[in-house]
Amino acid sequence: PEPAFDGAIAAYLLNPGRTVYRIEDLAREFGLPEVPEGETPGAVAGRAGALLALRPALESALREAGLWSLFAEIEMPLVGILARMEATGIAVQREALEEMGRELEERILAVQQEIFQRVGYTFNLNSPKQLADVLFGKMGLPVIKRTKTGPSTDAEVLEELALQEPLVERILDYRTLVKLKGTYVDGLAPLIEADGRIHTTFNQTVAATGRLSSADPNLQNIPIRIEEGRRIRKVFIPGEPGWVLFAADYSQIELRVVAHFSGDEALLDAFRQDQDIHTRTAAEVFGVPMEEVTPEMRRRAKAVNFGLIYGQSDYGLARALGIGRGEAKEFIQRYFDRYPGVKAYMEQKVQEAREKGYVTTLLGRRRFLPEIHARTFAVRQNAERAAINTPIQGTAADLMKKAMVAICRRLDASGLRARLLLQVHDELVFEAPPEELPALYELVVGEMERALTLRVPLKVEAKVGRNWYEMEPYTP
DNA sequence: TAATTCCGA
DNA sequence: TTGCTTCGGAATTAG
Ligand SMILES: [Mg+2]
Repeated sequence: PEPAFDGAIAAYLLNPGRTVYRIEDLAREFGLPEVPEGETPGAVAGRAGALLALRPALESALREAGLWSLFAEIEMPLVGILARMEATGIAVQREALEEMGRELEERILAVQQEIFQRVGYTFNLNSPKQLADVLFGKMGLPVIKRTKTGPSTDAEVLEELALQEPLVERILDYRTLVKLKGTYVDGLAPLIEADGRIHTTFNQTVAATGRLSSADPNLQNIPIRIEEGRRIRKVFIPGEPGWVLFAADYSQIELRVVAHFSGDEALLDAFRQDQDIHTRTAAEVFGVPMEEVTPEMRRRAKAVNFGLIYGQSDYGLARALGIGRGEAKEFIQRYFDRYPGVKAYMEQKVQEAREKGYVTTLLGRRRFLPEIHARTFAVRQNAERAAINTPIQGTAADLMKKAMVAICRRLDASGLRARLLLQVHDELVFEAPPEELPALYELVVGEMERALTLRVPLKVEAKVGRNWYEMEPYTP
């Protein structure tokens, strides 16, 4: 059952940066008579009536802003899809999760012991302030950077300190273990419902760029980069005997969007040839054939590629790569020499934000950036980066949402039993009977790759596994 | 509630 | 001159 009109979704599209969605506030904004607050029957009925009155106002505003088709053809159909994903949930092996919790607890106690022993007394290791007192007071280590309130003890700082004080390595271990246990074991366990599954909430009106977000629990930030954390994924399993998990994710979606928007010849060429984009960038920037690109050259090129998506400055790149500002400036210079279309794109987006007050995505989603005119340098720069990043991140969101609607429509009509469980920005996760995999692959990968036609091909990679940890590449 | 820290795309 | 990478959610401390 698909709702036809959701006032919150409409208000979100008209201004995705808004934080208030109360009918009282919307009514005021759209010039309706004052609406009662409170929970008396009269007040509740008054708000229901106001919502009805808001509908034509919101619809007109959407049409005038060119947002109607995005609303009616993507966001509204998505409401029901997300509702079903939430209701379906994802199965979790409670026993395995609890076992991981016990192991982590043991290791945490051991590491904590070791740290207290070396320091000579106990303290609250979870308190950055107390930790700072130990590191920079008692142990006399150098302060690397400061927060608003005192010396920073974040991972970047600790990694530097670890070079001269081995104990700091244990503190980093402690942080990792506590994070895993607290957020991903103790955090998830109580959210397993009676059906053995975890049912997240997908927010459709939170992210200013058009992305979804996931909360209670957030299933879009389950660890993957570090092996220890990645093991958490073992507890996420198919919910039916013999079934498997199937995942499909866009490859380099944001850089492909940059290629499309900028029309930059070198970037277009790289994706049309399906080259490794970071290796190609390294070859361009360092002036060597792709075969001669070293891992270090590729690493730097990758940092430049990601930095560009975020509108990073030479200052920021220098810091990210641990090189001098001059050298970073040279990198960026050489990058823009090789990708002049990209530079033009970035300048154009900032200019557009200044002139119109907002930037847009491929499907017309808009984000207002009033701070583009701020007098304060840092505030204005932040808005300029958002002007560069939002069309990129938001267009990727457009693509994924459009694909989800198409996929679910076809899946419903297909008679397949496979179920969509999660969306993780550029990835969709399903559970399915293994015999459906060939059909599911064609359906999902096909719809994702053809969601929109860009000036470069869209590439989707599929994986299958008996849990979310053991995902292996899949081709039918 | 603010601040710090850290997990993901 | 300035400042230093986007978008999120969650746990914890401290007031
Ligand atoms: Mg990917």
